[in-house]
Amino acid sequence: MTVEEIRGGDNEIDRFPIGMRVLAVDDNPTCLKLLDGLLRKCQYQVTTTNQAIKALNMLRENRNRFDLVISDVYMPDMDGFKLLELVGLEMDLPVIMLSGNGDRNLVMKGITHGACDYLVKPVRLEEIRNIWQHVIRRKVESKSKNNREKSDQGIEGGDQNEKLNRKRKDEDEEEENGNESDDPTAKKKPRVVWSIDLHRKFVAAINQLGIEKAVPKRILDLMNVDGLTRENVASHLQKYRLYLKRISHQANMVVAFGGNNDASSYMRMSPLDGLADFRTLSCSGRLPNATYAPAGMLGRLNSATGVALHSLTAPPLVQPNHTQTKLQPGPVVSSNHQNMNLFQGIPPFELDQLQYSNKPNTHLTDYNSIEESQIFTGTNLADFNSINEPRMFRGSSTFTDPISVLASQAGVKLTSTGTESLNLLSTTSGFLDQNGNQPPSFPSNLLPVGESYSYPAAVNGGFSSNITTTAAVPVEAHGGGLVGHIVQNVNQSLSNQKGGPCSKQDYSQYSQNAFTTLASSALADYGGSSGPVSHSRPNGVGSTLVQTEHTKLQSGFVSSNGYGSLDDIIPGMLKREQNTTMQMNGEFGYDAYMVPGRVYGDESK
DNA sequence: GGCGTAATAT
DNA sequence: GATATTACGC
Repeated sequence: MTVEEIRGGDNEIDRFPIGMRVLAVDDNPTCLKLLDGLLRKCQYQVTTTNQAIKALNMLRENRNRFDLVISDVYMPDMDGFKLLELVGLEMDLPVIMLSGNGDRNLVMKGITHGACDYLVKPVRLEEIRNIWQHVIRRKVESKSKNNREKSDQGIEGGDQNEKLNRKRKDEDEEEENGNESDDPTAKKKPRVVWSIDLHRKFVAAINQLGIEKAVPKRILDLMNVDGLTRENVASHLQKYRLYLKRISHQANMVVAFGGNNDASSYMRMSPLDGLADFRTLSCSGRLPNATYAPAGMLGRLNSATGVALHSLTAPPLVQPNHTQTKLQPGPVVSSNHQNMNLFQGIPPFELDQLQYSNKPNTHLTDYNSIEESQIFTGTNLADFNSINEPRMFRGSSTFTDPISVLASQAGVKLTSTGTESLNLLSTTSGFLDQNGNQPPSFPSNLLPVGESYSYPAAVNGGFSSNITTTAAVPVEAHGGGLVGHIVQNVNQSLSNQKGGPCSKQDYSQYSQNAFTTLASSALADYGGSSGPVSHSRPNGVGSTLVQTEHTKLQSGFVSSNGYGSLDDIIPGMLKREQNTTMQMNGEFGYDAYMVPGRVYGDESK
């Protein structure tokens, strides 16, 4: 690594870390001032903001503007860990977390969520003096990672396909013993493993193209992955669309039958049976939620979020240099430490719930069979089809987020009485004012690589007052952005396509009210109940987690996951459907919007 | 040829 | 059972 690489050839590199560009984020003006002072003492070039969202916007405006981010953990507008997550996801900047709470578990969570350091207030000058090393370290790691990727070649081989290869090898051996006429098999095209990276590229390509223009060939071109064929992409796209369809459907289901302010109505619901199988949906199976999705809604969505929605087609920030990428055959996980980087798109799990697994990665494309250990080791990570699997994020959602705040504000009881909760509660009004009256503009670069339909950004989409017809305002303000975004995305994607009456129009119909659904359900999750609601679980999973996760609400973390997107958030939401665990937020940060409980009247199945 | 869908193979 | 691949009609 050359010095130029550290700072992109900046002349001041010689004096590094002097002049290192630090973005300091803390809602507490006093703390911020102190921090600013310390940073300046170290001759860093400091930019401060008391709002995480502002920080995020600054970072998104120019990802090269800062070398390092140092952020408080608890902030009213956006949890510091959500910021951490997004930064890690979108710009790969080192982030140092700051907190007055030096509890071991919190520190652990901070680090496992991608923070390169966790400083306990009051921060000492000596600590600040050394933070520059994280910048260097990040650069080095980034570079070595790139080198590894470049050295990996081919569509086959590596740990990802280890099972597959082994199986084939075994088969070959058997065939040698008996059947010899199996050349065709040997030549057979290897199955593509949709690894996380691959899937990210895929979604990034879709984001870049705009989902309505995202056809296999174009996606393939953008992905620029050796060995990948248009057919592969088409297949994946097919699955992806089914996934979009499903999530929008599920969201609407909830809206249709629970989309009102009566939170108790949710509580009466029995658990969803899980899968909304679109493949069995008939054209005539119109969903009774149409009244919640007036024709004008989409228009309002559009007008209210013009900028935001453009992000669907706007070039992703991180996208591509278009360097040639090869399908990754190599092991995805090499060390726990690297997990943080390699799987920044993957929900990190609390250590106490992690089962560090050393088993080799098999396929990286299966959300369906995700388990904690698998997630952390990069096993099975990208399947949209089975997003309802309750085990998917089981036991991983322990963080508070703005929704928690709002839920609290809405009179919902959280089980936690920790200081974090108190802090959150004490700051809600400011948050509401901000979002209710003057929503920040929606960053056009909302959707960078890695499918970052990140919720916090979406929060600011300005949807809030226009969309919701049923949910209480506070939650709307939050849920609207994200889900509206998703909905819009899905709608755009599917309503513009040709094809049979069944095949495409379903999407928009199902997706219209996703936002409302989620928003409402957030309330529902908490309304009138201070404890977990006990639903039966179709899959018998997760009930034991309820208490645990409730207890952990006070932790004040927002999950860090790499995807922070449709792909990430929605699965979490859907999971909650089945889990009926009343978490306010989950591994995917904002997956707590889904109503737990069966949606009655789902006659489409 | 490319797309989307459905059938088929794994 | 779920996924990727393949077939097929548009």
